[in-house]
Amino acid sequence: MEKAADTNGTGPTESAESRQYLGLRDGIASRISTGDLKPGDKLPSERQLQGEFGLARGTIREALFLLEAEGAIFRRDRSGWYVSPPPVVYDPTRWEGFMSYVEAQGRVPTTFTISTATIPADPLLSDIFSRPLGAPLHHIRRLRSVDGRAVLVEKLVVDAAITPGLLDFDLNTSLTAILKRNFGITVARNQISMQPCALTGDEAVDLRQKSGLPGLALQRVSYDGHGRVVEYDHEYWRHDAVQITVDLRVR
Amino acid sequence: MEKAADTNGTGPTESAESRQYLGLRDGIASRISTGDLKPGDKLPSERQLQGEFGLARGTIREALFLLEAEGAIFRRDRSGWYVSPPPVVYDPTRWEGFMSYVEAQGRVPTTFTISTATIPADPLLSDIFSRPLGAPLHHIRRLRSVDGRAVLVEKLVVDAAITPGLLDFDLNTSLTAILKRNFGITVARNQISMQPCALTGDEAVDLRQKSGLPGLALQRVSYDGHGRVVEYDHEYWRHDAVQITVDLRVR
DNA sequence: TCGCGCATCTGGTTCAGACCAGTTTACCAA
DNA sequence: TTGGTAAACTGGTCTGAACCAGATGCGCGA
Repeated sequence: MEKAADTNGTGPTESAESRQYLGLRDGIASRISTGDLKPGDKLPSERQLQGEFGLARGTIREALFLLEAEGAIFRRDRSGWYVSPPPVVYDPTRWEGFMSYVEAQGRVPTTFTISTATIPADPLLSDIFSRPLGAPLHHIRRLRSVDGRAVLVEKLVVDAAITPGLLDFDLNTSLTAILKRNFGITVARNQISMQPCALTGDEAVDLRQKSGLPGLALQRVSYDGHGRVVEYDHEYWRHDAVQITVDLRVR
Repeated sequence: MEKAADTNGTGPTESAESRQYLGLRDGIASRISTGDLKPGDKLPSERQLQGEFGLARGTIREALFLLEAEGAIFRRDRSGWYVSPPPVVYDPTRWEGFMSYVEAQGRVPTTFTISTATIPADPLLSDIFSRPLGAPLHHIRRLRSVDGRAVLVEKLVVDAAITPGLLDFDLNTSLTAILKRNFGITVARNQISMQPCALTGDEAVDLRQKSGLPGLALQRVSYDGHGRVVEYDHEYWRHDAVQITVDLRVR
């Protein structure tokens, strides 16, 4: 148990880690960077690592949590730890829809509609859409995956008055396309807000994440050419699944 | 130690938490939302909470980590846990500089210049700036705080050829203003990229965070009216300190 | 009054063991 | 071959104990 008895001779720049979990983190990270472990590969189980490195399971998990926070690995509940695939690049200004930009990056996108409903506008939504209280709004909840891995949950709200029968369409495809093709609605401006967050409750459940893991929350209000709100969108991304890139003019 | 023996009569929607740390999380969260604990207040120490709730310290810490991930509380190393102040709203398209937009939100911004240097361009920077390998570039590392709390570390790179003597100015003020006033340089376009990340190494040290805590990494390439790169910027934000908001036209 | 130093407090790290609850696998029966 | 079930496996939760190191505060000495 002689913790500090590792008479290390390694220099200060090398992995003479004072904390054991940092050393283990570096060990696994290098195995990933050398290609010894490839995206999608399963790591040895925590108990195997325990025997391999002679550390307590808590210390092993500390290292795994760190790698997870860095986006290097992810977990599937009670199945194991896996090496993360590279993130998807997402440019909110070039919004051609999830399906097309994921495909453009050589990945396989999937959409699953969790639920749909038409609900009277509450005060908040009434305000956002500039519609009377109780006006009908379509609510859509979808789960989107890349290469079979759930990466984001989105909650969409669309004004039912200008999109009658929207919920009868196949919502597992691009909503942008449906709005354009069937209702002649085009988005001209977006108001986007985002924050790093913790994924909890329903979002964590749908993404099959343990509650509390980091994520990225993004809200978008989409306007058409007349300045009318056509869509209000909440997205919850796995933190390791996305890289946001924006090209913009300064005002 | 009868774990599940908490003969709770609370309904399923209430805090009949199956996991103890979730119950504790809710307890502290509600103390914050009711105003019992206000931004800046110090929480009881982990060992005090231990006695108060009769849980192991590890379980207490699990709850604190969750609240931290949610941005509700933060820690000052070996000092204690504190209630987080509200985040700063940051619009990269309305870039008048850190100082002015933080002030506009009624907060007190501070800047501390950690280091400056003029360094020959490496291949990466040479490419970004379209300047020959080895061309002199000013490097500036600054720590920026809101209400006395460090919220971001930035690493700036500026082309030394068009900003001679830049490092002699007081860099604890707005760099945007210095570039404009003294060198006639204005930013016309930004290329911004950002990802949720884990704060590690120097960034964690400067922000007085434990390595591995979540953050937001943001890279910006700024162009002037002629499409010339004038500034390359890396920012590392505390995840709970910032809310990014962007208003943009779709292309 | 000022400043240094030590005792104390606080979070940081690590250990070892235990049981729980989904996942996965292997095997047996139909 | 197929279907189902039980065993084994894996991460999730929790306990309790110990020691480390930086932060803080109090008191003593100059």
